[in-house]
Amino acid sequence: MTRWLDDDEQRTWRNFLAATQLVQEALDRQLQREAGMPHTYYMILVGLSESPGRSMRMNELARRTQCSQSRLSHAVARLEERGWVSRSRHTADRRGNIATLTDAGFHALAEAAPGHVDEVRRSLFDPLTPDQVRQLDEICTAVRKTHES
Amino acid sequence: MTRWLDDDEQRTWRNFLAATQLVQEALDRQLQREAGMPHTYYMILVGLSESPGRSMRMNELARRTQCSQSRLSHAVARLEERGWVSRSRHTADRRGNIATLTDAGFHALAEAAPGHVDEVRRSLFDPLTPDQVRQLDEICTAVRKTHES
DNA sequence: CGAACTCCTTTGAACTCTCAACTAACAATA
DNA sequence: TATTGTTAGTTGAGAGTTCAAAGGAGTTCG
Repeated sequence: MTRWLDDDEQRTWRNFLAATQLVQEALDRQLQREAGMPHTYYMILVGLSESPGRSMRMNELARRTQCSQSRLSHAVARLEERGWVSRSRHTADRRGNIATLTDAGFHALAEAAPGHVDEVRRSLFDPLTPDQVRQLDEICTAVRKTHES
Repeated sequence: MTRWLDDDEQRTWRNFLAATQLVQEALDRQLQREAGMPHTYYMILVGLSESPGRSMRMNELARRTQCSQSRLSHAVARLEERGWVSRSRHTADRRGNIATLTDAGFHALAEAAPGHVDEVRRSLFDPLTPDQVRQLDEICTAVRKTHES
């Protein structure tokens, strides 16, 4: 038997959808407008930039950026076309592909970062009190936990 | 000058992205799998079903479901192909188009609803305490407020 | 009235995402 | 070594989204 949402839950749910969508869209729009890339690409570049050697296996990169293998594969193909990422075979396990951030890619990321961070603040942190930020963190942690199994 | 995110903010931000994405994906997957429609379509059907006469102007429908006019237009075109929605011209203001939920559309929505609500509970409400649900509601309200201007 | 402006909606192109199918490489087993 | 199974990654097709452009309808104001 389905337990329907009561009025409060209904409201919260729609509030949640609206708010998260607003944030996502604001982010995507800002990056697209000022850096010419979607948020997915940005996260991929960030992932690589934080890895030793600015390189990572596709596998691991997909996990970190939590996008599907397929999505990552398509995205990295595009990033390669732009000269922001290069791919090479893993020597030991030859199934593996390794993505590496190029200098041009690093530069593009550095260019994009300030505007992006500003937008993150405007969209999410500025509207919230420090307490709320803490609460949000815990809420998201709890949600993630149940999803990971 | 860009004020960068400190470690806590960084963590919260990534937590937020991960959690919201998980919820969105779980939702979309469930609806696609069990009802053969993306979440956007579901929201459109819900919007219409709650309106008097099961009808609404495209304009208003876009606002309620917070999707762009273009997106809505494309989506309603598809929904019309499936026979779930029909379109007609507004008589007074002939710029306006009115979307109406058909019986078949209402039926499809009724079929989809229970599984969807179950997924909403599993994805978002079950992991949270009642306090956290309240907090989340307030957080989302605050975020929405700054975005609406 | 007519010009200019705004509003409502659709359209097409370019792009991204998802899903399922597929190749290739490693691993385990007999 | 052959068989089967698992893991890594790519690919193509189909579907949804975005953006900019366009068209038709109302509105304003000289």
